[in-house]
Amino acid sequence: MKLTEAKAQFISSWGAFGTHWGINRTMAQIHALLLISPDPITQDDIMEQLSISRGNVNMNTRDLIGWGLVDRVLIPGERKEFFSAEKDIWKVATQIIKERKKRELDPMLKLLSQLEPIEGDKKDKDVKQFTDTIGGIRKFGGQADKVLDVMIKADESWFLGSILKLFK
Amino acid sequence: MKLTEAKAQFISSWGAFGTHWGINRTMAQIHALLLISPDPITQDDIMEQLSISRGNVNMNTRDLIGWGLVDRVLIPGERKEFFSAEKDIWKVATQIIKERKKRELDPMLKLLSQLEPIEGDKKDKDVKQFTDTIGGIRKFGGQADKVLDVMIKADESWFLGSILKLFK
DNA sequence: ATATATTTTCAATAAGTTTTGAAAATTCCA
DNA sequence: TGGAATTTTCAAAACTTATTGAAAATATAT
Repeated sequence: MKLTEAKAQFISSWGAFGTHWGINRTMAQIHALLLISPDPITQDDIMEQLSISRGNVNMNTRDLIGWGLVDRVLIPGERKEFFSAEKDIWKVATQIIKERKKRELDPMLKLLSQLEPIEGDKKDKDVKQFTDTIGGIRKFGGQADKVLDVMIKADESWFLGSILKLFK
Repeated sequence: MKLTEAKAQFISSWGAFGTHWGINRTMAQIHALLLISPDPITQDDIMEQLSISRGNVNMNTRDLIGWGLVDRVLIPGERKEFFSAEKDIWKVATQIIKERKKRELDPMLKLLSQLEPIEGDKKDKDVKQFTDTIGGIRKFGGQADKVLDVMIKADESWFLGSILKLFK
């Protein structure tokens, strides 16, 4: 397969993949482009390679920076700003996990803790099912929270090594 | 807090939560309603409690059944169909993981394997960065794939117990 | 200071997705 | 078999989200 074709396919499917993971299509495509670019590239490069507007590039690069996946790079002697992505996939994954945990899991657990103390007869089956469900989700979420925290801090070889050993 | 209010909040935020996880708002709300309903309920119950149309309920319950999260239940003597959700959160989570792995991770890894053999000079930095990136993602994805497979088969107490022991 | 390059913003618009509701299909009973 | 109850389908409408592009803001060079 030719490099040009393979690049186009990778960008397009990384974009589609991203939509399933709370990241919008264009943002994921820009990320894909940066992942396969050996050197930092400019807004104009991104506009041209993905055929999208300047405003769109600007907003999505800003979001990617907010997710901690992309950095602005200043190149001496150059007027324009350049962008570059973290290339280590383990770091990319832990960064995404960290952000999603903060944005989604933590607020959900906080909300559930407010919903658990319900007025009413503990023998009533509606009350019982509600508190059982909320309790079950909280317990599960709390455990997931712990596992993710350690994963975020752990280094790749130690973490995956340990996990995989469990399954031998 | 009153049960009615707590139910409404849970349904609404489970719905919002779902949108971050590739499940649409209404589908997640129906799921939430079923999770807190001690007994199976009908299309009409769902329509009424969530104020949504019959068609909407029909399509989304069908999707939930497709995800393996909800079952049709036949109640002897009743003309209508009833729906009921799996209540064990560990089973819910492993079912979701199983489906998403099948729908997203597996196809992505398959695609990447097609993109790796690139024509051209291995010393060219564009070629090198591309193959390094694809290779890195494949390796990581392959490990994730193994871990998820075991998780899907494992039972809760064994799996989380083992993981948590690692972190003591 | 002024001109020029570059980035940012955001209202308007386009594209995509979800929901409705009524008609068609199906199921069940007498 | 006919008819009532129930479920399913799907085109049109409503809603949501993403994108554009031009004007405003900012940064840099002379």
